[in-house]
Amino acid sequence: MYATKLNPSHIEILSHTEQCVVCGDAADGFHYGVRSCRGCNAFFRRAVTFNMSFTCRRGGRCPVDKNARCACRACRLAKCYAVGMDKKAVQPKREVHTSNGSFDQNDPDYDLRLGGTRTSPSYELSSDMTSPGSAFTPLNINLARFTPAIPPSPPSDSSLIVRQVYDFMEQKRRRRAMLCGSLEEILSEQEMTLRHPATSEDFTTIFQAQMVLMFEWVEKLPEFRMLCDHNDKTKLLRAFALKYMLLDNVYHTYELGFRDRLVLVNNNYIVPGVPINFKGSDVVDENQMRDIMFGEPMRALINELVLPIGSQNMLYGEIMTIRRIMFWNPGNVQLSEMAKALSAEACNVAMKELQQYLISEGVDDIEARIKFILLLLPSFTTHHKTMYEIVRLIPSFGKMSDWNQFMDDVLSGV
Amino acid sequence: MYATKLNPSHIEILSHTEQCVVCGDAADGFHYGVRSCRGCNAFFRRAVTFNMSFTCRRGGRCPVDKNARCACRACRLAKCYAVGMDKKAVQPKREVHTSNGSFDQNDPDYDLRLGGTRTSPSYELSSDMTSPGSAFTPLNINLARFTPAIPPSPPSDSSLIVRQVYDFMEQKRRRRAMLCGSLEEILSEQEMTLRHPATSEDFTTIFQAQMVLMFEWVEKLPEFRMLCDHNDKTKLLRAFALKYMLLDNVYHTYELGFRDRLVLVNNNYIVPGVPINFKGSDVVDENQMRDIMFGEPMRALINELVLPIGSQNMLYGEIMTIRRIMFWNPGNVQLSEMAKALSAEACNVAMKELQQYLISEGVDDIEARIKFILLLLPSFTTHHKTMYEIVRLIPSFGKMSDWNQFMDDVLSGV
DNA sequence: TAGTCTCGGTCAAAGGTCGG
DNA sequence: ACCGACCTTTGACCGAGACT
Repeated sequence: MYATKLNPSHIEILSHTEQCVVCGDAADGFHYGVRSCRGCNAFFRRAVTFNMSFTCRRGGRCPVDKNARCACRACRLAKCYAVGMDKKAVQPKREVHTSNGSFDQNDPDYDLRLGGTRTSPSYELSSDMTSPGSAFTPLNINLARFTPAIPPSPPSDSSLIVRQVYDFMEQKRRRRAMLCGSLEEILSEQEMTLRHPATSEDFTTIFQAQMVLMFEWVEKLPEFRMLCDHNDKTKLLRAFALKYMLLDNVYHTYELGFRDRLVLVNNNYIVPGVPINFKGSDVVDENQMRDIMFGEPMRALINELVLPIGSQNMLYGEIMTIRRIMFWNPGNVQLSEMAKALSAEACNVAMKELQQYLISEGVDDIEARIKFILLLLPSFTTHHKTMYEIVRLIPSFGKMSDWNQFMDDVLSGV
Repeated sequence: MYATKLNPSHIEILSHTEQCVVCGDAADGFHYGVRSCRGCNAFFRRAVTFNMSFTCRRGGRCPVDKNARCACRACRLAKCYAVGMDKKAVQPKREVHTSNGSFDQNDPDYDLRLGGTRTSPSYELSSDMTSPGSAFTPLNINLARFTPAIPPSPPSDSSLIVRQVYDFMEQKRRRRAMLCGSLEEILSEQEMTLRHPATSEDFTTIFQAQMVLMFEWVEKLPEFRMLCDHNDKTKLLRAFALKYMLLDNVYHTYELGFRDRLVLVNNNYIVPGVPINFKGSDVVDENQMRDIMFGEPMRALINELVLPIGSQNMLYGEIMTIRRIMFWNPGNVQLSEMAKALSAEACNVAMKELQQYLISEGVDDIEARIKFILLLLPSFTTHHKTMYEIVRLIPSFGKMSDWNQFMDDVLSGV
């Protein structure tokens, strides 16, 4: 190979000339660490980005010079490496850049064009219409005044907690739609009523929907968006997933007014002491499942979460704060320094906002209220383990891949 | 704002994290108000000085880290703003450095430059802050200013079509999340790639997700909210459901660049002439299913929808208009008088807005464009029948209750 | 005065494009 | 289908000016 024959000092000398050290053509600067020509530059980049590999048909000693460089790609690439071209200097793919297509252009007037006609000019047009639609003119006027944003968004400069309260109502609507089995059900505007005793399948169903909602929620957290490390994000989310599910279901139970059972967000329910028959269900160990879902763990969960919350008039903003605090306190999870700093800061902000929120809601005795909320947190951590024990026994729950890793991270928060 | 009460020690921790808060690379000091690396510094400066604006091709959630920061400029710039980089801290153009020392007096910024030494105006803000840790004051301010809505919402007074374009990007994100099987998949921000040949189960899966999204979409139509009669709503929605599904899947195929197949929104695909084995699948009549899914009907669907749309550069606004027109033209459905009037009006408005939209997008030959779109409509009606024939053969599709009534209404539009 | 910090500008070297 | 001339974007580096 060339690499064994080329002395590094030779490359250095060669590099000081104006010649490509790969093929001897006129060089055009340094590329990937060595002085080289445009052709060899592009050739090396393509070979690396597309992860190409070639085989020489003539024993790997083909000459690589200005004229013959295209004769054997294997030897050309080998020489690129031999003279020291650095594979690591090839960067990850960038954005594609097409000349056509009006949606991805850098046209500085693009925003202007969109924003320039912002007072819904379409309706002004319809007034000078002489079309058959004239019979609908009154309707037309009404429509023009119509503001379709329902329910109204909060002012965009409001604090995160206010936006989260708004988003939570939105999430509940969406959750309901996702858990409906049919169009008819979505359309029927009334709240679904209590349905059946819950089975193990319900956990799979609601978790699937809640994962999506959790993801949408978490993406709206400013501090989460500031995380750079993908690992941090994954770990935080895994550790949080079952806590999110627990809080959501507990609060749903509270909202429906039940205190003796856990009503899942799809309105199927679990009453401790009233086990269902798991026949035909997809569970690893029926007895164990019965012990957890209908025995002491569930009874304790209801006593320590559903009852306390039920005894207070919990506000949406308080629930959202509990979510935030739980998310940013993943337990025994290894995070980067940056993530640690961000989560500490996020908790801080969440608590400050809670205080402001309680003041603005006119709550008396704010200190006691905050203490109450903080005291709930350990209970969530404890009973989150009950969730874990349940889903662990549902094989179909493991359809969500990386099951083992997921469970490890879930556990780290237990 | 609340953020002004941030505990300084946390900010200090954050600031001593020697990472760029945009991409996580090694930071090099504060730039435009946040700790950032050289690259993000230069990138932000260029973007602001040249007044660039980008549009993400993937819905505005691309990862922005050390390795991927160049992959999507829209998301990189969005994150720059998100973490608080201050546009106003970018100074006006300085004198251009030329070798002969002269500069261009025709430069529009020439007067401005002579006008005075306006040095970093953003720091005027920090002057009235008497807090400790003055070096970290900018970060403090920026957290307070943080607006988590990314991509930014359109102005609330914009026309329906503009809002729908924004919502569509949001819907695509949500659709993706709903079709992901695991947290990991949702988190991996890259676009899913082509997966397997589609089976009948895929139709059940994607329809379930699309029903929810369709419902959310339709609820944002002002005219739909004005409907009083519940029957009208149900009929319109039933007649529309499969058309919505068809359009969405056809457009998804177009966006991925395929012309020889239908790529479903979960990225499983159907190639005419390349049938799969339905063994073990839940189909009424395997042969009939094969004939439809891989035979002439699918081939015709691709020829008459995927190819024409593929031949044009279809804009989001155009797709949204097709949706609206299809929704308000349910075919042979008995509606109340009010609903008839509303749907006529809704079509009217949709067409007017389309015209305005095409003007604002700078499309040439708008008449031809509109004609093209209108000519697509009958094809959608025709091939919507293909969808019907397929789902009719999938018993599990009928889990959505009121199956017979649903199918009747679906058929009325065929 | 010397040191430091963050501006803007510069240009070698990345990446992408597209006719041959 | 590959090549490579050509173009755009990136980011390491530098000097300027303000502040300490």
